[in-house]
Amino acid sequence: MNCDHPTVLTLALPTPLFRHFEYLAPADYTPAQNDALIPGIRVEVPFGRQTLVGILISKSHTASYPIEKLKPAYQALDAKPVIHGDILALCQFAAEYYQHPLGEVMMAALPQKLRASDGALPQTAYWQLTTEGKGLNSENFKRSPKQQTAWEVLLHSAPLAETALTAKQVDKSALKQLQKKNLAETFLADAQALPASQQVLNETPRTLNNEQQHALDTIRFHKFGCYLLEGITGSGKTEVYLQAIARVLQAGQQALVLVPEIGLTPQTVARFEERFAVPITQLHSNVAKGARLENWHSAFSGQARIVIGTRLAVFAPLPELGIIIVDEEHDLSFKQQEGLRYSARDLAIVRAKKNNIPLLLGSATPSLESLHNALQQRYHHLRLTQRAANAATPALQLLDMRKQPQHAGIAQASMDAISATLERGEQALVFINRRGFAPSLICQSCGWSAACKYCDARMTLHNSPRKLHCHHCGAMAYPPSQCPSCMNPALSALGQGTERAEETLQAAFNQHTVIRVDQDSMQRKNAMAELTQQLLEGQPCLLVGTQMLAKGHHFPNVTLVVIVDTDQGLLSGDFRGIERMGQQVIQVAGRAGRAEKPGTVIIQSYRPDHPLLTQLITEGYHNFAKSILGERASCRMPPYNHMALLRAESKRADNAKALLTKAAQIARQLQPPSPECSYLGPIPAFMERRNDRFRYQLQLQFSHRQTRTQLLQQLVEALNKEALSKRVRWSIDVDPQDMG
DNA sequence: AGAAGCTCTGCT
DNA sequence: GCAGAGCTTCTT
Repeated sequence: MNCDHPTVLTLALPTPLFRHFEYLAPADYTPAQNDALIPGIRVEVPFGRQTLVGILISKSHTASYPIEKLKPAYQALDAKPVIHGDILALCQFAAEYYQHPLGEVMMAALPQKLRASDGALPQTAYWQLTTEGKGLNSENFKRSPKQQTAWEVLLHSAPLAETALTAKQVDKSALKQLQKKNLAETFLADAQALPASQQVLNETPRTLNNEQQHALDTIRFHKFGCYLLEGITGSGKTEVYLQAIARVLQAGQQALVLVPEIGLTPQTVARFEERFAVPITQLHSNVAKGARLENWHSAFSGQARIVIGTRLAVFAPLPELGIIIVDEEHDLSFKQQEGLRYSARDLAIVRAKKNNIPLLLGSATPSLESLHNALQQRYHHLRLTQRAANAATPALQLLDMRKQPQHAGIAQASMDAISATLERGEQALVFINRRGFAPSLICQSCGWSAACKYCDARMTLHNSPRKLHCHHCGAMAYPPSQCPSCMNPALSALGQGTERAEETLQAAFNQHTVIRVDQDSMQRKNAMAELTQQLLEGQPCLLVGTQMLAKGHHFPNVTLVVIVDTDQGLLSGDFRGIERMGQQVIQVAGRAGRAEKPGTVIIQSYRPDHPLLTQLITEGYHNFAKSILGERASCRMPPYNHMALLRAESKRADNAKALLTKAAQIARQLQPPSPECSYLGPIPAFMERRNDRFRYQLQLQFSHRQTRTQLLQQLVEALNKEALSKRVRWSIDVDPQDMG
């Protein structure tokens, strides 16, 4: 080793400090080992009193830090980079755009197992026939067809990994049998991408209608472009995805499909597996850690040709990526709500651009951001307006609640419609976006109400088991038997939740099955899958549930949908409340009448003359959304400007407020308020105290993204120098989706 | 962030 | 006199 020119490693470490750290190469490393330190590998280093795993950014012989103060790294953890190419660029973009330290972003892009020093890139087990196995002929397998298939596949190919074998319909246990008989064997090796498979399809694609064909024909492959596929429920968006993916696979490329958190049902994956003869892998938080590393690695090595996953999959390494699809692109779950607050949809756009490939955004109810881009012709706007297989569009009926006798929030007219539906032997669905029995417990004689000790919120009454529950912090309490304030023994449960609706409906339709679907009733792992199966059998029944019913699941036998509390969105303090309400109504409505039976949707409202609500019902989502865009344009709200939220919370209210006041002052100095740039705050969050902390926010709005990025960068730097910033929990939310 | 070291409380 | 909370400092 040349002591005049030691090897200096620049690392990105997972710390909240916005800078790189320099180390010497491990003291005992030979020149050959030093050469193997290549950017993108993980390196284990001492950091203060801790040991951390970082990513090697660059290697040189000079340091910006006094070289005699550099500590030697402990060891390199990889022989080849785990982060490189487009993922590195994506991480760098995200770090800058969302104001997050690069080391933390990179760690977020890696599967958890690789964030620790004991995790390593797995090697893949390859199968091949033994000499003995090669000497046999098909006669030897007369009585075991599965083993014969396995043997034939192995005989006619180079050694194959298990994922590739599964895609070729080879049975795993048959392989084990061959191994037992010493006819086949495995060996470990670095995974190799498969040669472009000739066979991509398992089944014949469906015939596309004109609109679908036009959409598919518009997509230009091997070139960057955003395509907004706006298609009503049942118009066959999935078939367009499948055929676009087929093109990409035939060109020897990989596909990435992002779906909302709860939308990733086993049915979705099964649909892809039915169509394609290539290895498909899944990446989402329900995949166990070990399996997630395996799945990540099969994408990394190029073995998996399709990756289906939730927002975290936007960072999945795909060396031959040819298309990205974001299904239900309006869905909130694409935005991470803590830590690195990224939007997987927006990062997908960045990634598609860097990779020069097409990006398909699909939704029946596109976000205003995407719709705006489409209308501005930054995106290709592809619309699917016809339902497949002659299925009728559900009829939307607005029900004026002011003139209705009602039972626990459900109008008599709704009850009659449910009754008629069940009589016809069909299924009905009642949508209430509140779990529990009632959202509050109050004393009607003195006005006391059961409030949460830790939040500015009332506790929700649950009946089975009987408890008061705070939905904001998780606190639990037993309902008092009398009013703690005036000793009145009769307390009233006010308002409607799913439990109460279930009780009321079960009493009214006691000869039918009523099933409640919410977080509480669907705790078991396969509960939803079992329910879907049960519903497919078509017995008449009544479903009562929350959001959970609105996403991803298809209930072909449901012909009536009742939406109980439509008005919540109209009253919400969030400027996106109305947009959400519209999306929710249309999404819930989409559950009805998917088959040949026409569906009806009853929308209960106390504001039936609200112009946007009536427009939604008479003209549909597209025009409704355009109207909201008009309002956003006139008051310069997103997508017509670019927002960031600086949130702060602390046990002592004045600390959080003072930090934001300071931040506002710094911001004004850096970038004086103007039509291009404005600051609002500090203002209290919608719920000022939550989980025993006081919460405030500073709203920052900009005409140009670039101005925002620059200002935020300087603001974060300045805030980190403030002593107060260490006593207050604060974070920056770029493009916030939830203003709470 | 996370660990360690320092200082200021509030007691028995 | 001292445990423990709360605050500061440091990390290459």
